[in-house]
Amino acid sequence: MNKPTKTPEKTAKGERKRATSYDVAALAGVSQSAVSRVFQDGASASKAMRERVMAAADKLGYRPNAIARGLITQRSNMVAVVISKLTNLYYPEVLVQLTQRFSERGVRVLLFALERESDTGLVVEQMLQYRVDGVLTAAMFTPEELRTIENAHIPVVFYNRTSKDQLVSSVRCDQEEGERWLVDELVAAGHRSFGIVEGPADSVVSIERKMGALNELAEKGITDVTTVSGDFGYETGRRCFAELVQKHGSPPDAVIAANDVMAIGCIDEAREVFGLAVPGDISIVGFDGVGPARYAAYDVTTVRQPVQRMTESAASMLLERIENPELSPEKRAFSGIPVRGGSARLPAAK
Amino acid sequence: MNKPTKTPEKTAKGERKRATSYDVAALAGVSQSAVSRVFQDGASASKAMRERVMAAADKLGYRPNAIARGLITQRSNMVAVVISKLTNLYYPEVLVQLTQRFSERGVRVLLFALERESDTGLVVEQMLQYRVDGVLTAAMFTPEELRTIENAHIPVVFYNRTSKDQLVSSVRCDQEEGERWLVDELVAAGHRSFGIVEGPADSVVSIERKMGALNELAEKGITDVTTVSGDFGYETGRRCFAELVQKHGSPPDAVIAANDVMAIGCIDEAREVFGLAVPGDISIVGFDGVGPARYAAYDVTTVRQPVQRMTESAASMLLERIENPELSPEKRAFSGIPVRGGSARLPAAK
DNA sequence: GGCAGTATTGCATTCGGATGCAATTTGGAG
DNA sequence: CTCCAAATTGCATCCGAATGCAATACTGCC
Repeated sequence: MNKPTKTPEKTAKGERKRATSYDVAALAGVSQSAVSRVFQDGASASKAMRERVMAAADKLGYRPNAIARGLITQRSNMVAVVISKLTNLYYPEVLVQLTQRFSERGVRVLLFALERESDTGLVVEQMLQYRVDGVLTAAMFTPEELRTIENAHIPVVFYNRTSKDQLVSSVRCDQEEGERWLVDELVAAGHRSFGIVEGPADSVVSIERKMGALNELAEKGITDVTTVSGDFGYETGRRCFAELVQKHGSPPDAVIAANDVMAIGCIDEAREVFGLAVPGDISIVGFDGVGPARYAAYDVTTVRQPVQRMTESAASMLLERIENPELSPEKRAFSGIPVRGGSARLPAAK
Repeated sequence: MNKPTKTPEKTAKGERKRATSYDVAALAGVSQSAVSRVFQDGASASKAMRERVMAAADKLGYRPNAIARGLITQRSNMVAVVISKLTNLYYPEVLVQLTQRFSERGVRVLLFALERESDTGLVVEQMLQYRVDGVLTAAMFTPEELRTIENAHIPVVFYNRTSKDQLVSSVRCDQEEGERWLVDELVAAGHRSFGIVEGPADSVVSIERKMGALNELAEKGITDVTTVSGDFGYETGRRCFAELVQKHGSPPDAVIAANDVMAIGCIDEAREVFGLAVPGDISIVGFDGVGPARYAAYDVTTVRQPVQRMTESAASMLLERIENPELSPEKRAFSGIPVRGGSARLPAAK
């Protein structure tokens, strides 16, 4: 039996329990349902009721318990956002923007950060236990994990990755297209030998970028291509450049790094250790368009991801699918924005 | 009346509801409490029981509902992490590390991102509604907000900010100490006129850094100090440098920027626009020790925050207080790590 | 003033799992 | 083979808010 007439009880230690809707109801002399209704949007409650309840509520410092509400409504109003820890300066921005988009729409973000893109297992378990309403992920799930999530009828939106053989929604920047542009420009400016610095093997983004570049190079009939791999970080960018020169026998005409940070590493290594002028002796390009790429000392030629539009789009897509689960998957690809920086010799822009 | 004997029901559309502990119990032919116990750590259940339940559980794809559990245990196993959106490259790292620390200990992170450090109001309301077990914040709360949180008996740990007149726990890097070191070194190397580039007015960190520098300069008897203010971003770093030169009439001997990113902005502006050699003509220092500060083109003299230890410490501190609410507040201050980069003329290290 | 129609309000139940207590089983010692 | 303590298991109840339905209170209109 409930004891709704008791005022918020105090334990022996004098600390009071958080007020519940029953406490408020008792103080206001109304029913618990009335309190519940006052704290909802479209519920019917008279003005008088509203006032009495609100008065009692702030006297007690009452606020609805989102946990209890979630239990009965079957909606947690939380989405899982999954990121991986990359040394990538680009994700933080994405994360903050996403969180703000969701907040604006009354949805909370439960954050999961992976050490590597490949350890998704535990995370899936947790997401499901917390009954998140949706998942926005910047890491790839295995087909099995994906199936598990879908069995639970939780909509998923992939950020900057997608799956050709699976019906999933995704928002991405067209990595291949971006790389093709970079390659075209470099080739048009007369570069003939290329170095490619790829990212971690488990990064889908890195793979797409590499393939984009390689395919376009092949189509242009360029075969002098050397590849080395790093981890998206500055230090490996430097190491990779040295490795590249060694592997190729001499510095190539141009280096295509899988992201801006590694491109910056390459530029530093080229200048400091090899005494090369950038872009005089060698052209170096990146991808992402992160903050440091704009620093005057580097001014990296790159492809900028339209982060604002992408996050906006990803958040809406997920929220739409939460509202309407029948909605079929949709893949949106945004073109990157070419940035003709000073780190590469390019043909004059038309 | 419950209907524990029904198998997971299907709606007309054929989609099944998520399995509950009752479903599992029914399938395994045991009681719901038994299922509950099998999915707990220290609960007593025989081996036979465990097996039967587990078998039924995976057949149904059952996983405990953390929301329901939270309701009865009065523990959400979630903490709120509050960050503000600064153009500061340093926070992302902090965020990822914190999230990992908490995850390791079975605690989920509910993320709140503020547009500016000062709009904390809404966020407090949300945290309380979700009944988070603790709050870790890299933004300042008003005394009233703080009181609200404490009335709810939710432990709070401040990250890189604290309050002298309030009993709160905090983990911080000693900003003042760091600035004093920077000033001492610069003065020892003969710099006599200073420019200070501070951050946003609502950033506690910025204020502490500025005061640290000003106090030490005053103690050293240096009065030629010009101050301008930015927003922690690269662009304003550049603008601030120009402004500084204009305000001072000529470039000062040294510039102390409130963070590395602005220091980098200053370096670029000094070199590109004013044709100054860094550190030949002018010394420029920052704070934080973020990634780009290490880039060869800048090699910023700075004070690095021991992020790893700080996040580790902050997470433990909060978790301890969640376990044991009686624990009194504690303030931990970590010394920054001096980084003698090439962006400033310094006395030879002893 | 009376009545139909609408807006409020309360009642009782529900969401899914945890837990104190009592009943039952198991294990071990003698 | 007994008997007692310890380990298992089930029962009943609780956590806090939402909601369908029925009861009641207003509203406007004639």
